[in-house]
Amino acid sequence: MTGEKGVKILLADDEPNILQFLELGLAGEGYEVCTAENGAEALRKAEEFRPHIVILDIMMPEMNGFDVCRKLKERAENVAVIMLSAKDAVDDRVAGLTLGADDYVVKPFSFEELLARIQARLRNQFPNLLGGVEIGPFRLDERRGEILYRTEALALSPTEYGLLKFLVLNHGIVLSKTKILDSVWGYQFGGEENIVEVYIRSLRDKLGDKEHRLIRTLRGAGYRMDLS
Amino acid sequence: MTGEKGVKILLADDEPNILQFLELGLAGEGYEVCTAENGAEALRKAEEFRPHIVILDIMMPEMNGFDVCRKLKERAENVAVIMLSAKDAVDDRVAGLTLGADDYVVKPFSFEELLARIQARLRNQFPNLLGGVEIGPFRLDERRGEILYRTEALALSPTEYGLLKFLVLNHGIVLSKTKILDSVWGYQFGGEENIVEVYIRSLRDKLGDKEHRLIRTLRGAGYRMDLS
DNA sequence: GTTGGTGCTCAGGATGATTTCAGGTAGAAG
DNA sequence: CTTCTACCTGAAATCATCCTGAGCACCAAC
Repeated sequence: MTGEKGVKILLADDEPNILQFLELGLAGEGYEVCTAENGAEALRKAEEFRPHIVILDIMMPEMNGFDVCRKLKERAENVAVIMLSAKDAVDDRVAGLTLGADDYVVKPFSFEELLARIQARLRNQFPNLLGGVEIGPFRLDERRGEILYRTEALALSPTEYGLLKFLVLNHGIVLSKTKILDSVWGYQFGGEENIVEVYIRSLRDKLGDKEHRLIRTLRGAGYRMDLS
Repeated sequence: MTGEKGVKILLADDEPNILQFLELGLAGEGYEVCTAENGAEALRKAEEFRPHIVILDIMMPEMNGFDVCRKLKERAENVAVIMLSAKDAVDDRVAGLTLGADDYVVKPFSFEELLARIQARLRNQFPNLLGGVEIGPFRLDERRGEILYRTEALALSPTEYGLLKFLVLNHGIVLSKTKILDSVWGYQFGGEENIVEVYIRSLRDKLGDKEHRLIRTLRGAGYRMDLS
């Protein structure tokens, strides 16, 4: 599941098999999907569905993918178009047709590849639809593998990353060292609890939390992240 | 067939043989070609044809290639000029004449060489006319099987190509070595993960990414391609 | 055959992460 | 104030990961 809530994709292909396959796959990834079986229908549905991404087969009845693409682009709305071109089509013709699209995928393609292309398009044209959860002054971005603190990315080791993520997700809650060890290091960890103190210190350093106001020590009980 | 639809080339040469030879050749490559038999005609035709590339013989009646080039450049339109110079011309004179041109080819030349020069010009001055998809400073062209980095084509082995394509398409995302192996080498690959490190290194070399800022190492997590 | 390019492995060194430790500090209880 | 204890801290020691240069096997082109 890499798809994001709120991303709308319009699929247009005249082959019902492919259409259904892609629809199920993309919906399963969390995208909001709408389908059309020819170019004219695609245009009509795009009107009210307002998709972020349109995936167009080139060879379609009524209106081919290229014309649909051009019409979509004329509307000057921000929409990304990905073309599906058949491998056996004459090369130069396909080359001409795909001009104007934002990306194209040559059939046959793997579903993974289409997903990657969609992601790439989203990142280029709709960056705000992607990326992370905001919690107080933090932003957890699992996809990028980084945590921002006040818009700045923290340079964290894997353990630091895991610990900070755990603290932020459980902010306002007292977390005993035992609990932290179990959750971040795993219950099979054999070492001393002091390791938690060491890593808490490291985080406080990197967060500039000199007064221990962000990560509070509750003597005898554990630690608590306070996002005021 | 390497030419792209939509690229317009104006040919000017006073020798009908050469003119026809080049016209047929370039048209066969998919370019839109227009011809002129002297300098004045070339200028006139350029006016309405609006070529992307002008190929000028230097020695022509009415107006020589150098003057045509200067006039074309004065129009402040984006146009690439490639000069054709005769072999028997004195070298430094050729050098002087070709000043102002974007490139020149010495007669006799192979058609392949001219094609290569045209491609190079397109890459430099009209990158969007080339096929493929632009992602950050990269341009993926699957049809041609090449990846450009800042307008320059990279010389990549098949595996390097696959890896770079995967990284670029998934830029901004942490990619573990396992994930990379599965996607680029295939899940049935039996070897060591070190192979990923080796190929990452090779890519970093070819990209001039000495500081590892483009392809970032996230210790313990994987790699991430960072554009912008 | 020879050459050159590619894919992969290996071993060492470099770099960074993790853990331990020993001493210092500061709340809490009496 | 004293004492006890939990926590903090800096550095050292250990450990893991990653980088790198070299080398081998394979295949295709010449």
